[in-house]
Amino acid sequence: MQSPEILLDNIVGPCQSKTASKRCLACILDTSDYFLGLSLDAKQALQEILQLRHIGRRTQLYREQEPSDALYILVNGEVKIYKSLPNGRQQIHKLAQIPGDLIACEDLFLDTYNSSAESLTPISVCAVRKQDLFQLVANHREVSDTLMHSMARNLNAYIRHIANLGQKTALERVASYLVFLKQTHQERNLRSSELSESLTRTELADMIGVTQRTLIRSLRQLEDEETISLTKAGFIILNDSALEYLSAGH
Amino acid sequence: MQSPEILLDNIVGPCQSKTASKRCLACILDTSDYFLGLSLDAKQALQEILQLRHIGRRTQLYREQEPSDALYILVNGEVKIYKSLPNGRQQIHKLAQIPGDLIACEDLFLDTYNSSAESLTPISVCAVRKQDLFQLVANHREVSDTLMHSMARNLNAYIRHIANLGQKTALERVASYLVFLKQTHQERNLRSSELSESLTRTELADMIGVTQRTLIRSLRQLEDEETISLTKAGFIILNDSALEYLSAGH
DNA sequence: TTTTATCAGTGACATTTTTCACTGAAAAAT
DNA sequence: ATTTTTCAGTGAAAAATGTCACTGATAAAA
Repeated sequence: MQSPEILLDNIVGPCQSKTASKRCLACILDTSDYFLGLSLDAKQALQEILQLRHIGRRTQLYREQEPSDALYILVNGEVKIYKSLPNGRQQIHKLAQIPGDLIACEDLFLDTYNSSAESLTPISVCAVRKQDLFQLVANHREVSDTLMHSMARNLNAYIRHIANLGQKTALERVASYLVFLKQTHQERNLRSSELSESLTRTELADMIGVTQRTLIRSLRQLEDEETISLTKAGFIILNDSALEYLSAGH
Repeated sequence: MQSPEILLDNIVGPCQSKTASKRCLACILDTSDYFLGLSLDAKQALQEILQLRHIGRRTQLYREQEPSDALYILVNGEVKIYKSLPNGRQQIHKLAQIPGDLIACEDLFLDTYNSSAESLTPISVCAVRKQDLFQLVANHREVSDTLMHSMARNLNAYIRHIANLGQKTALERVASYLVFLKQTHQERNLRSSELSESLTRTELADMIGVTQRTLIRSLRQLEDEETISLTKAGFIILNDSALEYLSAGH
């Protein structure tokens, strides 16, 4: 436990409004696990090159093939990152939901974005121009440690996703997604029993690699077995251990 | 193009024997794309903490759940990295085939390995103890840049894998694997038209997320359509553009 | 407020993939 | 050199998943 370092006004608590976001940004750099390793000096330098942006729901941050010029740090809201195939299908490979999540870090060393990113809710993000970041890294080498940590975390998330897609049935994948949702819900310190869902059914299907029809069949089954309950805004987990058991893949 | 820096004897060309591996190691640090960014100083420091090991075929480097104490750099040979599920199935998520490939970098910041690794052929690898590496990074911050680069490359490979597993049919996945095999074949500067295959059919199936039965059906179909030819040791691509078209997913 | 677009969910049927038990060939071990 | 194990490949039936065209309900836009 470290005491927070004061960068701007240091307000504790979740961001509730746009005007609070600037404070919240400082708060993220101070309190997010992701930036714990940085020195005060580096945090201040980082803050100087950040550009805080507020973006409406269902807006593209960037598209596949576009020149890749920036990295984003999520401040709040949710973003899907996905790849499109020639046949028109899309594969969502990442959801950025937790403040501090890096967006587009995999494209840092590429000339063009390899994925597209779209906000699911209104979001606040910090854009960091790649050239600014590279300069920052040159002066504060510790920053690359932070980036590396974040990438390693992402690698593990991807490995889990690959194992889900490759070896699990539709029902098991749905269960795995719900367990993932529960975990990020906890990491965001949300306490309600309802897990809010920002993806449409088709998007959720595109994430777990099934069709919308199959997804709904599986959700239906989980509901019939009283493992979960579908609500207007999301899900409620009724039988946690049944869900965990299913998601493990037995 | 930089001229190679002499670390040990500087022998150009592939490693052919165990005795040549030590030279080849120096050669890898000199010529591999992966280490281009390092200063001579850092390379020498890195070399001091490397432990070159020769390991027979079908040998476990490490297992899931074991304490994660080292990172490996492939010198030559092939390694599969996979996760096991409770139901006994395994998902291969990475093949290390190209000299310089990092093995277990995703577990660098974890206490235990999250995957298992097994050699497919006799291999030479450099083991780097994590604590040695962290000390190296403390003195030579540029090393984390190199690691970060490698992780970013891995992230992109994983994203491709996820898109394959999530959105492609069995036939398209097989085609995608063959295209991948062709690419690494080229990156290894091999010139024969035959792509050698070290995975068993069941393993290949476990990699692309289908059963052995389905894999063989797909291979059969590609052979019947004269897109590829099956050989004792691997594959020959007969119709490159047909394979590319299939693998893209139309 | 009214209109329009989007979205969750469904049934019937087609297709793909898996399951399972098996064969002969090749490779590894003795 | 012989035995044992591993491996590629198969057929038939079952199960899972996908396709398609559709319905109300809900939310967004005018």
